[in-house]
Amino acid sequence: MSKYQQIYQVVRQIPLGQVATYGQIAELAGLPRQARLVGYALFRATDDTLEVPWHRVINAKGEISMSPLREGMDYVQRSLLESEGIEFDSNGKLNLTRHRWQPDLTQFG
DNA sequence: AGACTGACGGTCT
DNA sequence: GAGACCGCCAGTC
Repeated sequence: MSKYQQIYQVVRQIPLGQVATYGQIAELAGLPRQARLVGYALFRATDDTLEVPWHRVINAKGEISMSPLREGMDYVQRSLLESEGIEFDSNGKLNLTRHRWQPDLTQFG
């Protein structure tokens, strides 16, 4: 299985109403310190042939990673999270301590 | 085959 | 707090 597949597999397990950071996904996927790969993988996952809740992955600052190359999908991401009950402050950040996914580590290595 | 490119994050200055 | 450095995948041309 490719590294991207490992990443998608972890992202698929993030529950509704919770979020994970790129670094957190990388670590759970067995790719420590390679948060960037998660970003690469998700960039290619948005055209959804896969059932991956890509909107539940945000950066370590608790913000949505913005880019014009996402063609508005970053704003869609915020809407999706809000529709799951997550609130953003005036700086565009959400409360990570409150919403961060805490996975059952026994199912990962 | 090789160059280019894109949702990051920890560490150090 | 902000900016620089660096790790190093996979699709496209």
